Amino acid sequence: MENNKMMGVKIQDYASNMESNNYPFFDFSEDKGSLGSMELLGAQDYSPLLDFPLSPHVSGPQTSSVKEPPETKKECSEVTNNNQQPATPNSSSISSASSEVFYDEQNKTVDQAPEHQKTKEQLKAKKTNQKRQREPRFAFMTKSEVDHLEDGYRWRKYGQKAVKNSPFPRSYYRCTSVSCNVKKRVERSFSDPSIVVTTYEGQHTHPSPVMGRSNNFGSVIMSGSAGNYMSQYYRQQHQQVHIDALSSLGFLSSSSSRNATFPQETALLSDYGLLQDVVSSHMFERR
DNA sequence: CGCGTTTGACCGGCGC
DNA sequence: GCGCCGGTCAAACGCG
Repeated sequence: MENNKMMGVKIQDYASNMESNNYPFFDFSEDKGSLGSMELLGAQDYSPLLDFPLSPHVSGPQTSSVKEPPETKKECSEVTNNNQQPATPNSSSISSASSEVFYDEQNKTVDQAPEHQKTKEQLKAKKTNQKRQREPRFAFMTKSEVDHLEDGYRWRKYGQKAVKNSPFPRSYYRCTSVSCNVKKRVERSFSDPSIVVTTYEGQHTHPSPVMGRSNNFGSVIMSGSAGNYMSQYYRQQHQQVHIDALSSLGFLSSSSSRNATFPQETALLSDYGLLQDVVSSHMFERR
């Protein structure tokens, strides 16, 4: 793995970067015990991210026909071939690392009505009236044995599709909470099956049913999708690590041409809601 | 029985 | 217009 600077990737560049293993992510799977550090495994100096136009679909280079996924079932407890540790959907068993990679700053106009509460006709009518607006999306890569990472929310799977040029399927989940229209997609990296790419869309309108609102970082009402998920995720999976992760991000994006707006760790602890801004703006700042 | 998953069908967007 | 593709629906099914 090369050790270039880590930046974000445009979501449309993501797949192609994955093809060449040039995507940023952290790995602290070697440090499961302390959860105190993470290692940048690979990254590249990616193109600017601030105003990247997120394509409606995450699509990579289309060089071949779709291959049938060899393992398309039970991705919630799937064990990848390069790891023999037992994989369970529980957070305690997850050996993972993550760093968010892209965040859709566009398409801020969101459809607030819960998709799953609409009738077909309503959906149809809506779609005919205007182009479908997407929630802000936020994705990150996780080195994990399990596809569906425990993030404190309850999800219901509503679809699965084979991913073009990848043997691994993509799963579609919706938050089970009523009036919460958050969705997420989970797929495994084609080039590195140990990496799971999770893409969140929308914002939770409720606190985490699992986490509640109290943890080491105090009561949290998330604002902003990225912070919502990332904070939630890190608080649960690596309560200490997220600080290191952000520090690493600061280090990684320490290009001299950028504005240095990375806050102090102490600020992060109190200013929880800015995690997404911290990370996103920080990572996406360079252009 | 309730809830979540599976899976084929369907739909809309998009490129040719 | 047609076909491809990503995303979603919904009935059937599984499980606790």
